This record gives sequence, C-alpha cells and structure tokens, in this order.
Amino acid sequence: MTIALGLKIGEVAKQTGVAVGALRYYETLGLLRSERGDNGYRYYPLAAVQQVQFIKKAQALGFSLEDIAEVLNVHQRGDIPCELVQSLLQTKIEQLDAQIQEMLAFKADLERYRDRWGTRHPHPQPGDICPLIETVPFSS
Amino acid sequence: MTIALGLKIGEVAKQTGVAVGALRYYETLGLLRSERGDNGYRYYPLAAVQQVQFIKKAQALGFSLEDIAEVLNVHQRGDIPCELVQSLLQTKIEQLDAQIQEMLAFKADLERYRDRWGTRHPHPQPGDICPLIETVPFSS
DNA sequence: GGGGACACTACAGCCCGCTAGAGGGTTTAG
DNA sequence: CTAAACCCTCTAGCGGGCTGTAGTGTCCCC
Repeated sequence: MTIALGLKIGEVAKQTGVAVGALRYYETLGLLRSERGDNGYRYYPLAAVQQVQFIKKAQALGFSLEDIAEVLNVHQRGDIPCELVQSLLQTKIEQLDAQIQEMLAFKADLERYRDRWGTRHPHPQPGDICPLIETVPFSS
Repeated sequence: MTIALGLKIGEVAKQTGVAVGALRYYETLGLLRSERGDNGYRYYPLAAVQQVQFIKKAQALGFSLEDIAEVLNVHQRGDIPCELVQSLLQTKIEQLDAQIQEMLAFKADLERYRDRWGTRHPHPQPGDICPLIETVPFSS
C-alpha cells in the first residue's frame, strides 16, 4: 500500500492544458512548487491544478509571469505581513481598472473609425498612408 | 527653393517618442511607409505621427504588430471592398469587448482574494502552496 | 521481464519586438 | 572646410515564454 504522493506532471498538464515543459519552466520561476519522489519525479498537490489555472488567467490578461509570481509567493520571501498581500492585490486591481478604462476608450476609437468608414470615407487613394487616418499628402 | 519632402525619421521619432530603430522595424512589417529621397533617406508625411500614435495605443492594449498591420493595411492587399474593413474593425471591437469582460471578471476574482485575505484567512502555514488558493496538503 | 509510456536534466532554438554596433554616406552649423 | 549630427544597411543579441531534442532513468501492464 503506497502513500499517495499527488499528481505527476503529466496529469497536471492534462488537466490544465499547459505543456509539461511549461510547468517545469514555471517551477524555475518559482511560480509552482512540487515535492520530489525518490525517483526524482515531481509530485503536485491537487490544488496545483487551480494554481495553474489562475496563472493562465492572469497571464491572458497581460500579467507577466514575474508579476504573477509576486502575487502568488508573497508570504514566502521572509515574514511579510498580511497587509502587504492586500496592498499588492490592491495595486493589481487598480492597474487592471486603469487598463479597462483604456480599453473602453480604444474601443470607442475603433467604433468611430468603423462608423466614419461606413458613412463618409472616400475610397482610398493611392497616396493614402492609411485608410483610418486623415491623409496628409506629401507637400510639393 | 527645395521641395518639402516631409519628416525625416528622427523627427518622427522625436514627436512620437518611438525609437528610430523601431520605426524602421515597423516599416519592415508594413506598418509604416515612407518615401525615399535621392539621398536614400526616409521621408514621412505629417500623418505618420498620428499613425505611429495609433500603433502605440493599439499595442499597449495587447494587439500584436501583425494585428495592427492587418487593420491598417487592408486596402493595400488587392482591391478589397470597404465592407471588409468594417468587418475587420467589427471583429477587433468584439475581441476588445470580450477581453474587457474577462478583465472585469478577473478583477472580481482579485477582489475576492483581497477581501478573503483580510477577513478570514489564517496566516500561511508551511504546507501551503499559495496564500490565494485553498490549500490541499499532500495526502499521506 | 520486456516494451511502451512517462519522467528526468541540460541545452538549443524560436517568435516577438525591439536595441546596439559596425561600417559607411549625407547634411548642416560655424 | 570641417566636425558634429544625422541617415543608411546589415547583422547580432536580448528578454520573455516557451518548445524540441538528446540522452538517460523509471513505472507499469501484459
């Protein structure tokens, strides 16, 4: 009767859709930890699956792996107080908020372009640099 | 009385804050065009400044240069009808919208983490993999 | 106990979006 | 006329986030 050691790397890969190589890479960055069996294999707790999903989500939103590691590992670098975790999260939240605002503005830009194009834009001329931007021809 | 040829690359760089090398790189990707003087220098129309600003904005929001080129250059690859430009923009707008939704959801996640941490989270234990995620200890 | 799937390390390479440097020509201010 | 500042091309390298390969060891099912 063997002791349950946790998930092997391939199982984590399968459950998360993240490649084995990527998981090992995460480990080198301190994003994901594992215990080693006597065979040298990595064994992960079940929660590792969640953690990897969190990583993917954050990454999809433009956070770098380094950023994510910072959020994820705060309590491991010395005995940092809980307030720091909160302020770190707060900072990320504010960054996210700012980014959302920018995106909304940019979306409005694109909508303006779309509508202008539809209504009053002349067909592009050979001298145009870009259909989306007022053309200023070379002066002569 | 020399003919006004437009902006030299250094002027565009200065006005946009984008490095000269980056502008030349954009050209190789078909993002930005220029005319060449007899000296071999690139000369840009005034609108190039706007165009570069557009590029930076889009880029800051996670669009790849290739994506941006696609939006910017549609009318140059053959005689593509105007509807395509509109549908392309529409697609980008929808992508942006979806991304905004994801960000809002992720922000909510982070807020949950922040609040949970503040109220009922125990101080981290040595066995935890991550302060933000329910700990499932190695079974034994 | 043999074969295939799976794991390990170490290192090389790839794509993206640049930057830096070599080696050379052009423009322009004094 | 000269020196500095600018421009050119070409090639190399870098950081981030991986993927792939080589060479080897381990697990597990029949």
